[in-house]
Amino acid sequence: MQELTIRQKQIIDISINIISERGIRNLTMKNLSSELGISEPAIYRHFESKQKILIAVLDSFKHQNKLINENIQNNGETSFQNLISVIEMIIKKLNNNPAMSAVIFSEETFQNQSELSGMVMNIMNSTIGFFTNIIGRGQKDGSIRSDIGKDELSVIVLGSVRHIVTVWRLSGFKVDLNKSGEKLIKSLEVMIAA
Amino acid sequence: MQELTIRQKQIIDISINIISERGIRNLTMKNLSSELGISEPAIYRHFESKQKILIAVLDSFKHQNKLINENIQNNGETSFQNLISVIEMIIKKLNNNPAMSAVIFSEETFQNQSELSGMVMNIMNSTIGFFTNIIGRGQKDGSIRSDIGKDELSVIVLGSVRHIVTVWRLSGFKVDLNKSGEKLIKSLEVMIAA
DNA sequence: CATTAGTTAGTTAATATACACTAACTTTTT
DNA sequence: AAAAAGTTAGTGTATATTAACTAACTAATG
Repeated sequence: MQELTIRQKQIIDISINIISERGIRNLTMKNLSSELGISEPAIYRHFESKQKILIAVLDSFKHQNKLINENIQNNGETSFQNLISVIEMIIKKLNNNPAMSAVIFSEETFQNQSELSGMVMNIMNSTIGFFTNIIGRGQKDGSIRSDIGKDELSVIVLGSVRHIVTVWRLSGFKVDLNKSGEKLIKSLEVMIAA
Repeated sequence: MQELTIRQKQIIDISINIISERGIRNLTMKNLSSELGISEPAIYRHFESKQKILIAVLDSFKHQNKLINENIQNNGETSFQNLISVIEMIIKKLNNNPAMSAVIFSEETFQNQSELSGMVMNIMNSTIGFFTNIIGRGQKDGSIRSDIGKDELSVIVLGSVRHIVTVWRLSGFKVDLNKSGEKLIKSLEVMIAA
């Protein structure tokens, strides 16, 4: 990650805003320029293409993900509690950043741009890998049930989290994600504990 | 559902094909016409707009859904077995019809076209309502665990199914959906049984 | 210190391409 | 002969991007 200029950061921020509020389809150079208050071509002084802007957006998400993953591992909980904290944190993060769900959970968007869809896959994979690791540890230390494989448990956990996030997104972010998140976490706790 | 002409059915079929193989973004009048072997304007002899074509596609999915739902309810299994059958059937159906996942799981696509996004929501809601019903019955007849609400169980079941379908779709339909479906079903069986 | 050269960030106008859709005419079917 | 289903040639709109130019600031040089 190179250092970004103020203007570049601003472009990324506004892009994320547009994606959150109006969807990735409306992230056009025209809309971007009008919200920035500069002309379309001026944007090209800061990013060489629209694709590079999207890459920068994904990079920022990736970076956020990384920070969370690092944060989590170092705070002396059991792996079971650890897992719950991670889920809570992910929901919190998405709640504060709707664009992230809009970008990462709408895969269709990037179907032809292999670099972009590769990045999305990458973020998804690192997330599920992260889940699988925690669950594996929990199975070893006896805090998470072992009669179901860690991969399947990861699918179930991540899948249901993704699902409530999607419903939230489809509702135009009107549904209370924190509330449905809490309910889900309670249920998952019961189902996953050893 | 009005009666459709042969040509209209063909247009719907080819649309579904294009969506499956190249994504909904590539469902353009140009691509459609070239695969149909007729000119673009000729298509307008059969559908008054592209939107009407998409509506017809969604209608066909809705119809398929309905057929499955009806089929399922009448075959003297316990509700638990019933649920498993439904999941199996959904995975089978999607496996044979990738376009359905491409359309139904890419809600973003229709965000501005309220009629279309309404139809997608409708299909999703009827699916989850269907799950919730079966699970509710299972909790009454004692074949499904009752310590977790039926709504939460539905979210977990549907969410994890959606998740493996998404991974399958992101892989370009290369991952073996039947296989990951089987694994998931086995795990869900263990977790959901009373 | 003043001039020269270069950089940065912006402008307006234009370009190429893709899209859904239409008008007017022709062929095919009944 | 009339209706249905097709054609070619075009429209208007949107999109990302480029071209040509400018104002304001910064660094280098005589």
